[in-house]
Formats: sequence, C-alpha cells, structure tokens
Amino acid sequence: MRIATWNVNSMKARLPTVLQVLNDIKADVVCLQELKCETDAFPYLEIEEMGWNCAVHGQKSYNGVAILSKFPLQDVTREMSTLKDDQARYIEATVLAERPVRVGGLYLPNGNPAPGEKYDYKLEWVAALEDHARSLLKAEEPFVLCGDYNAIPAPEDCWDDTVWNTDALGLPETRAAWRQLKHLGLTDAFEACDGRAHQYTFWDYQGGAFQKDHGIRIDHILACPRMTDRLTGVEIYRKARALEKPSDHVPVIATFED
DNA sequence: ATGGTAGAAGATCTA
Repeated sequence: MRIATWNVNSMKARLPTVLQVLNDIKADVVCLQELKCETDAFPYLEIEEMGWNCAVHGQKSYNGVAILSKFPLQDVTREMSTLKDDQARYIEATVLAERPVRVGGLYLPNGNPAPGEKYDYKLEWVAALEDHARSLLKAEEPFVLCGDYNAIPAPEDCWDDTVWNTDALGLPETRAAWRQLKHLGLTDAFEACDGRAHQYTFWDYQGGAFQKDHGIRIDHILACPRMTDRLTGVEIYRKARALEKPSDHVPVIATFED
C-alpha cells in the first residue's frame, strides 16, 4: 500500500490541482495539511466522488488537516492524547487495509520567529508528539506519522544551511527534537529508502526558489518498526511543484508491502 | 530599494 503526505496550502485555492495530483500519485492513503478551511467547508463531494473516505479536522484561515483513504477509516481522533491544542494540527485514524494501520497526519508549528513564543509552542508541540508516539509504540499497533514537520533534519536537507540553521526549521534545537523522535525507534522513510542529499519537499513562492532549486526537506513519513519492515520505497513527487497554481510543498509517498 | 509570493481575511497575519 502507498501512503502519502502533502501540505496543500489551502483546499479551496488548490482543489483542481489536488484532484489532479491525487489521480497521478495513486496512493491508498493521503494525509493533507494546511487545508485553511473549516471542517464543513471541506470539498467532500468532489473527493468522495473519486473513491476516497475522508476524515477532516478543519479550522478557519489557518492549519487544518485531513486523512483520505481508499480503505474504510475507523476510530478517528482529532487530538494527540498528550496536548490540548486550539489549533487544528493533528488527526489520526485506523486504515482498514488487509492489515490495518494507524495513520497520524500532523502539521507541526513553523515556530518562527525564534526565539519567542511561537518557537516555544513548536517545542512544546514536538515534545507532545514524542510522548504520543511513545504511547503508540506501547500499544503495539502498526502505525505511521505523516506530515509537515517544519523540521529540516540535517544540513544536506536544504540548499544552503547557512541560511537555514538560524531559522526555526533548522535550528540545532529543532534538529535535536527530530532526532529524539526518531530515537524512540521510528524510521524516516525517505532516509531508509533513498537518503540522497538535497532532495526537497518545499520551495518558497518567493524569488524563483523552485527554478533555482532552493528547497528544503520538511515533509516526512515516520514508520514504526513493523511498518519499516514492510517499507519498499519512497518517492518525492516533485512534478507537483511545476503545475499551475502549485502548493509550495509536494507530496511524499511511501510504499509498504501489503 | 527595508523590497519579494501566496492565501485568507478584511485593511494584516501566517508561512
């Protein structure tokens, strides 16, 4: 089965592009972030028409996450057990594939400017995610955590580390939090399958960043040990950034043995 | 030259 994550940067502004990309990437499960719409404003009809089941945690203006699945979804939760959050940044559901898998879709806070309140919130959020991941591991149900982590794991995951290592996305403390998360026993699917340097998932709209390949890798799929055993490949669907009216992020897709 | 781009909201904030 193929599990994808994609920050769409507005469901309303992106709908034609989203429908096209969903057809192209042939995933079974897709986690979406930055819907920028309320739950009721999600385009259920258009998406369901394509055979998707939808679980949505929307919010006006900012944030908003969803899980789309070709398989039925069960036991949807819209918060981590470990954080009371007034921002719609998390959703989790069990995908009833042949072998069921728990899928978490997340939109980690950006954290800029750092230091400051926003960076504190980011660190609090990632700490809550770590605690939540710990409880998922304890439950011994296969799971993946997909989303926009707003974290550049290492210098080779951006085009110029001197630009990013003072940003909330690339600060040493952000990278330490990312490593700590992995050290629970989770695997970065991209790193496990490919791991090449300078493969990006986000390019800013400004200054022709995509044309210059001034990107960063911040969209990730973390897999538990049992899902890692089934992991066979990862693709960054870079093409999506060259479409008309693109999101500034592109999908990342991991393939697992059925 | 204190700039640039996009989206949502609404005359600014977030990324």
